[in-house]
Amino acid sequence: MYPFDPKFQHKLEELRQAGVEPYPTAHDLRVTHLSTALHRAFVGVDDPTEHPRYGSEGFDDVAVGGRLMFRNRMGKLLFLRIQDRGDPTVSDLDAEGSPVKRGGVIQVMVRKNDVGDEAFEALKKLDIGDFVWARGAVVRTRTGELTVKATQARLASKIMAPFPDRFHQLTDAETRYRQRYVDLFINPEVRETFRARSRIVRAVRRFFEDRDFIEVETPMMQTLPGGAAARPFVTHHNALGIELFLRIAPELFLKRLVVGGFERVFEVNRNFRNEGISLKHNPEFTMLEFYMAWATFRDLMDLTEELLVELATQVVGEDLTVQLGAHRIDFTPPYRRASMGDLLVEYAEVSPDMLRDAEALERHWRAHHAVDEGERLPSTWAGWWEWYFDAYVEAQLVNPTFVTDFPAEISPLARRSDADPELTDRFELIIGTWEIANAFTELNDPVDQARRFEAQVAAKEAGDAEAMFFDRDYVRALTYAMPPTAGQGIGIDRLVMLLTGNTSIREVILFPTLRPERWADEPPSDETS
RNA sequence: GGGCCUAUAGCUCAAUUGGCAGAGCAUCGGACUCUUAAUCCGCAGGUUCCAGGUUCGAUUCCUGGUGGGCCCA
Repeated sequence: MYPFDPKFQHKLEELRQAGVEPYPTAHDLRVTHLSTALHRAFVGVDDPTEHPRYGSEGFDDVAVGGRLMFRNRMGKLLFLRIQDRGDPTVSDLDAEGSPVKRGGVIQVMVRKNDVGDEAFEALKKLDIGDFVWARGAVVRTRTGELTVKATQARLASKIMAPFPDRFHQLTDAETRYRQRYVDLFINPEVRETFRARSRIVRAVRRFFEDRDFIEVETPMMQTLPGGAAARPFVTHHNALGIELFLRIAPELFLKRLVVGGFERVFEVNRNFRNEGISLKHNPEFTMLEFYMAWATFRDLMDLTEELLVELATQVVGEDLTVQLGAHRIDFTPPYRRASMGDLLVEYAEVSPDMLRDAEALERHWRAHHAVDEGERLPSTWAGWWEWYFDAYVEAQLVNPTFVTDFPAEISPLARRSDADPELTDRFELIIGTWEIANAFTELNDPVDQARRFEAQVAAKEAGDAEAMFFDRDYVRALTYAMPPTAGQGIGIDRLVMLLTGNTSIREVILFPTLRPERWADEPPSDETS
């Protein structure tokens, strides 16, 4: 049962008594033009009716439909402004010839004489938020706004909820996320963000398809979660009677496909990580992963530059710069490439001779940081690199920077560097102080991979909840030989944040994870945790 | 996990030292045939997040809880 608003229930009864169906079929409500198409046709044209294409292209009789966003009611004259899916960035010219954003919205003028008394009285009762359909001629009003002068108009779908204050918009973040459907029709910039997201994902697909990659879908429910260092969500399959994990990464399955001969694959899909929620973390998030045989991590740096230029051009244009909070980010390549060790020396006041010395790194850390009793400090130099990197380096990297040569110990799926087997052929791409991408030349030596899994299992037994499981079938796959391959993951949500200038991940995920809502007519939950 | 802030009409927000719960918009009724947050007249609208406490009296002060936001780890 739903606690309907009695006020609106009453309105529906009145409508039906007056013979107005509040939820008609679209069969008789055909829409011929989008708001934006009308604006585009007559930008800067003073009198549309005088324009050569007016009659020939049917602008003397168009039909439009959309949500009623604005209304002026006079005695025998009615102005309605309806919003449809049209591109909101399209502009018309005002009386002075300066552009006014009018896309996505078209005005409808209804005169009592034109539509008849009965229809007019029904239209006067429309509520802001109703869907309205109208048919008539395209004209300009005395004030110059492009308008459909209705010969017919009617309610197309009745709103049964109060419409948010249209002057103050909708600013409460919780309501915006819980009722995204309202956020979307109220706030044009929110629509723009998600349209941009759609363009980005489409451009990603096109980019890889153009380069002969095939898109695949690998299991999101896995019996053994792998491919990343993270805690998984657990669920249960009744018929099989087994635990299943929501995937934390598709990596190990995608590489199985490379073994199988799909030498260029990509997947854009959801990962799930059972961690805290923050400005940069949502429990489910979208990841692009791609694998390319006969390539190294260095090839992927070049490819990534190409990709980001393509995506930035789609969203911000040729300028390739984005304002993100206090930072201005420039996506113009080439991007800086620097090894993790060098960056630690540069930003973390660590001398080069300390880099492989865990004790020296710990002493240096303790000299500059308060360490709590019982705090678990790293025991190896590789572990310390992560700490120092997070504490000193990441926040300094604003423009895109490839950080290379990660320690093998913290890169259990990456190929060791030929020059230094304690390091790997790996990079992370940092942009705007955020980790955006992670890539490496893949470890395809099954024996080394087995050893690395063993080290992970040992770490797990020592209490590292994020350490990996030993995936025997994955090692078995490698025993069938995987060609030399490089692979990369790119966090799509964070990339969308960067390109649209949003500093919260919730602004780029349509329905971010929230606590369940407590409804006013429900008793408070008795859960006490 | 810690700190700070916050919750009042459908929406956005007020409420003096602790003293009758208020405004704009939306809703409802009325006037108005070119409006642009239309204008004008009128009506109605409240468990002040929840549970306790202090007090003659609590939206206000105190304690606890819940939701949300910001910052930190």
